[in-house]
Amino acid sequence: MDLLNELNTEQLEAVSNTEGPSLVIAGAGSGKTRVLTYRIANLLCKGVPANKILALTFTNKAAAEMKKRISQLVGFENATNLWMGTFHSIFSRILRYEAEKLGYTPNFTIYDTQDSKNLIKAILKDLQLDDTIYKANDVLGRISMAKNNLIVADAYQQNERLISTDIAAQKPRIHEIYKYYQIRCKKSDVMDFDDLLLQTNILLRDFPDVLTKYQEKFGYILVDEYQDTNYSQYLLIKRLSERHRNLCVVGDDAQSIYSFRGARIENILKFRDDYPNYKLYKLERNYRSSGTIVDAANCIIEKNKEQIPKKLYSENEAGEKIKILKSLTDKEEGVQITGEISKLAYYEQQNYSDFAILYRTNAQSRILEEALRKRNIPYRIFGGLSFYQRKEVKDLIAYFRLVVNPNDEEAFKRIINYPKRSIGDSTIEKLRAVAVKNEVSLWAVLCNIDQLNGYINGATITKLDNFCKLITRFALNLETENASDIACRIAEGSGIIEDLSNDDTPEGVSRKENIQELLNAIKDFSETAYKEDTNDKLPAFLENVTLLTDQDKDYGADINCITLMTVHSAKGLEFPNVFIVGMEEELFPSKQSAESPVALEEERRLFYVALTRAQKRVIISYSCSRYKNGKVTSPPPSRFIGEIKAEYLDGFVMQRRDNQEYFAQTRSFADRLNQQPNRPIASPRISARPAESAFSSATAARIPEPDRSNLTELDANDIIPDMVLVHPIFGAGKVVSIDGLGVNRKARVLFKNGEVKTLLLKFAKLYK
DNA sequence: CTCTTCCAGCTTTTT
DNA sequence: GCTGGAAGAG
Repeated sequence: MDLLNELNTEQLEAVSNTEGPSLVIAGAGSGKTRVLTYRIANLLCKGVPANKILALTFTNKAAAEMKKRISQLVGFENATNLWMGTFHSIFSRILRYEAEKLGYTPNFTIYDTQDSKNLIKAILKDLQLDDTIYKANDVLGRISMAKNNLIVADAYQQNERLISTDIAAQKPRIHEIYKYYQIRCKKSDVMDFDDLLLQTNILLRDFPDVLTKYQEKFGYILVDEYQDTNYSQYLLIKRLSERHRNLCVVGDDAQSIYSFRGARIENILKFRDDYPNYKLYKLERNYRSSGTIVDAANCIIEKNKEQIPKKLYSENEAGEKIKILKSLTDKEEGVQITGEISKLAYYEQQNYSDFAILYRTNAQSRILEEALRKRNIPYRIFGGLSFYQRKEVKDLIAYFRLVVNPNDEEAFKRIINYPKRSIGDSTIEKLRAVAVKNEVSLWAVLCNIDQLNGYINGATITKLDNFCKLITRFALNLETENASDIACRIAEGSGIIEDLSNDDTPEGVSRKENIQELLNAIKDFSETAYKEDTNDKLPAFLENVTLLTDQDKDYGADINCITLMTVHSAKGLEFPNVFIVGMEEELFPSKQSAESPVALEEERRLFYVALTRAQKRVIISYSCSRYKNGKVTSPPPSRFIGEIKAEYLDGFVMQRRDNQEYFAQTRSFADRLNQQPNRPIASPRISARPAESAFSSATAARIPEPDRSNLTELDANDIIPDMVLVHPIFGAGKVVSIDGLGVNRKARVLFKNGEVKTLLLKFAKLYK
């Protein structure tokens, strides 16, 4: 097979030994995806039928990308029948198929986190519990934790450790909330995210014939990012692979950053206990980053205790040192970083898409955005509210959900009074009371609304009846009409479009665009399904919509933009230049992880992930003060900077005064000998001041501030001496002289900061 | 029932 | 500093 020639020795080993249990430890940038895709391609080439291969990933994006690459290797037809996808999407597929065995219908709804939280809030109200003590977030966290450890509500109540923890936290009734939560989900024909894994486990446990069927079916199982699996996922993999034992898991314990959502790093550390005859492959050569970056990353990860021994190395050239930028305020940090990006983009003629700014928390993005906008640097930002979490999108989807599954309680409550129909809380309370008494869903009450005459006043009954008829009318052609047609009918008929049309604010317009975009997506779905002769009906569209996220949407990677995202969401990606910003104590590592050594190790792995995203250059930045929750804080620079050997750093001045403790651990030997406080470890960059600055500073000061809202781009030939113009990086300036002809035409420009620059007009974008 | 105002909360995130 | 949710006024 030709494919195998494109791999190094270790990769080849991992790809060609397809039988038996294998653990592939794949360091950052070592070709992990390559191994997985080639291994699957290899299986297909050997004649293994695609539908006998199960490949599990953590994001839809990873699955889609792998499928694409496999198609390129062995042809589309071969790849299309692979069982490849996220844990949740694969198991929801199985669950829909087997739903009736567990007492659900094949059209069950999947609640997202917000739905789950709302349900918990409703239960808290029913139980008359104080929601300042029982916070929906915390309660959901406990339930989620239990589910991920396969503890059902009954078992929770029996579990002394859990119960005593809850009592100690002054929340003794969590088990009760859990119980009602589960009852109501079942009644609404609903599973939450954790159920998709938990219920599959129950299915495989209670129905041995089902277990056998899937064990037989999946001759080969592959798992990506194994270090991020939780117990529920771990057990599913273990069960399903028991028969053929052809299980290949790929991961990197050094990149485990999701323990806060139940991931168990020990799954990868203890693989050998479950599969004593396993084969171990280590991919330690990094192809992505410069030598300096890999060495620096190694400095960091060495400080962690629990890990599989390995040493990442790079044969790329050492490259630049890691530059450290210091700012006095968070605002200045933004200005410095964008300035640096402008400079690099300009002098090295790099594309904006070659840059990424990574931060620890989403809240940091705002200031950076402002700075980028000021400099007219295009950017795209990940995280924050995703498309499918927007209110208007969720509203319309709630209509779809209710039409497909009228028992969906959260969808019902969301739209019963949207757009406004004058059906308020007290009416819904009455409906709820009837529903609880008769042990039926809200929808069932609505269907027999005329029986409540007298209990609810006549005008309201009419309104409720109208709503009921509206939804029933939408549902008429559910099985015959395609998803796109019915979706458009709902968008119009529900009054959503009209409601949004009344709003002329930019936000309102954008909401309408989002609705249009959703309708386009459905249209696309229907057309594709029609072409490929698969199900093009609304229930089929809805099946996976909760499992979709923004990350899956193709943002047009070809657009020349800077990328802004959290370190978490950068995992798996790479960029030539990476800025890691906000490197301060209490932020990175986060404040809440500072006390726990285990949490601190995870933060360190997170920093390791950040560093290893970079191919050529890393720039780390910290600020001496920062707004946090409305208050100014001034934490010292992150201890992680000091954990990198000084020889890899450029421009870091240790601040002894600020934090004795980790300064003492990290300052250099030479520094201690010299006993000079605040002596730079590496020489700081000295910015060369042009000679002209002295005489021209007065002129420079007289250059007016540009009106940024009113800029027109200048043609190179229109630029003449004494002209005042604006440069996107350096700001306002005055042309001192022009020389050169044609493509060599250059301008010497005096800028407001007193510097004179020579600009090649062919490249420079200048504005009037 | 609806609109406004006030108050609490706040890592990370996929599914 | 910003957001979402709940309470209170109209």
